[in-house]
Amino acid sequence: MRHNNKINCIDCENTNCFIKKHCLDNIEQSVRIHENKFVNRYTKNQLIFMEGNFVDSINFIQSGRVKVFKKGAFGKDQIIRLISDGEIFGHRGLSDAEKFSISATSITDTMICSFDKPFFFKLLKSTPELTFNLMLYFANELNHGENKLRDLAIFNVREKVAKALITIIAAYGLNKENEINHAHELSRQDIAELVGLNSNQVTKILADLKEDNILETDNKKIKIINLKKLKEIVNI
Amino acid sequence: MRHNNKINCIDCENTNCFIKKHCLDNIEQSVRIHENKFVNRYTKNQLIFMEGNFVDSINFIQSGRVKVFKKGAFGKDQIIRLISDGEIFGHRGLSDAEKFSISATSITDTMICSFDKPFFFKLLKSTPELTFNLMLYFANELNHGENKLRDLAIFNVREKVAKALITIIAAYGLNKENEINHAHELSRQDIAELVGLNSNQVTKILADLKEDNILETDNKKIKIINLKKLKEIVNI
DNA sequence: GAATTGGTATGATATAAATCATCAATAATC
DNA sequence: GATTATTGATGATTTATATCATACCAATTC
Repeated sequence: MRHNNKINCIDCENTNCFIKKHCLDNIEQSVRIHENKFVNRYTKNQLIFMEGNFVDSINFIQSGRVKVFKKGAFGKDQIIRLISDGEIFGHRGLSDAEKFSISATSITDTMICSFDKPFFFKLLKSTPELTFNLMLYFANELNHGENKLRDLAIFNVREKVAKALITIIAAYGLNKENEINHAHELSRQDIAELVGLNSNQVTKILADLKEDNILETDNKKIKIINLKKLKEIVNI
Repeated sequence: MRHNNKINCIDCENTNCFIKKHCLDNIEQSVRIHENKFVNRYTKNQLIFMEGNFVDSINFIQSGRVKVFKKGAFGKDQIIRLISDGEIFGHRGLSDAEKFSISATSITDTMICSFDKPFFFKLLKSTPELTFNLMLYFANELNHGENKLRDLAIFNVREKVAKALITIIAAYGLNKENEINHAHELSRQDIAELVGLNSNQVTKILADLKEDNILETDNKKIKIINLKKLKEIVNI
């Protein structure tokens, strides 16, 4: 992690970003944002912050991919979100929590824009549009979270694996060859941690799905043959 | 469900309510709020709204208790929240969702204050303080949701039952006899649906916990003997 | 290119969970 | 107060899941 030449938000190509969308109306504020922005670069698999750390920042992905996860008992982690360009994270720290309740690591090479909490609060107070849209965004995230909760409570192992694959596809898409995990960043263990399984179970179900001509595996590579059938497993 | 004599928010005793806390600063707005407020009374076990219904309102509990749940496959529902006085629900509908992704029913006799969505949006726009605090509230709810997700993914049946009981206690407390309040309104099935089990499993674990002197059961009544030990099961 | 490492694949086994059948207790209805 | 539903309790059985042991494969290091 090291400081880097900062891109000004105005020049940033990331149109998905909350700051870009809602905070650059007046010049004065744009300047203050640039002054208060920290930009850090992370290489693959670096820890960005850890559960228990003092909440000192709100973060946005300028480019790259990040996994947000929680530590559970017996080293059984749970991946909460897979996110990419423009998405905000660490925002649970906006509530009265003093410490991060989650950890975050980079999956690929990643650039993160951060603001310290007091500045971000000032920004929220002076930009109702930002606050409003953040509120809507959170309402939507709550929706997703509740769907996930129900799914985890009800799904069997096969359905959970299908769900995990679909989650990855929703977050990062498929490449031209219909493969997920393009750069082979996500292990069986990661897939397992998305849905509360262990890597062994994932491997076995992947073999079953291969048998059923739903996908093909070649080491870490997973090629989707029949996305429709995969989705049918989880009823979508 | 029938319309009722409306209490004016200013006279309402519910200090926990978002509207009460953030929206009554100016007289003009107070009047508009009162004019646009619908108050409905529900008796025990009535459906307030159902998953799939068109989102037409944002709701607050004036008094009473409500369970918010999602329908899953094979009639296996999942209880998302147990809430009471002052709490907001149906707010996932604030996002672009057109239809409720959850159902809500009254657990006890309950009074619900509602605003239609367009009015509530206007209220949010004209009251940044409300929007801001709602945003923080949602951030906090996201935290809770993620904890629950991890717990469901990792806990075994015994731990899940303990978790369910603690959830009920956190929501509705214990009475003087250390009994789970309103336990007679929550069935084994409800306890099961809090943590993705079936009623049979709950019954069995309750018998175990009785054996371990952690609680006593007498039909629907559940009396907590050793709360500390109960919490230890889920590591809190 | 042999050796090490980290992840993946797979069958056997042990354990946990879900289901089923039955009975008992309570609440609701007439 | 007898009858009928409903819900809770419990043991037996089936099924699903988690764990273990081992082998395999590919990438990396020496």
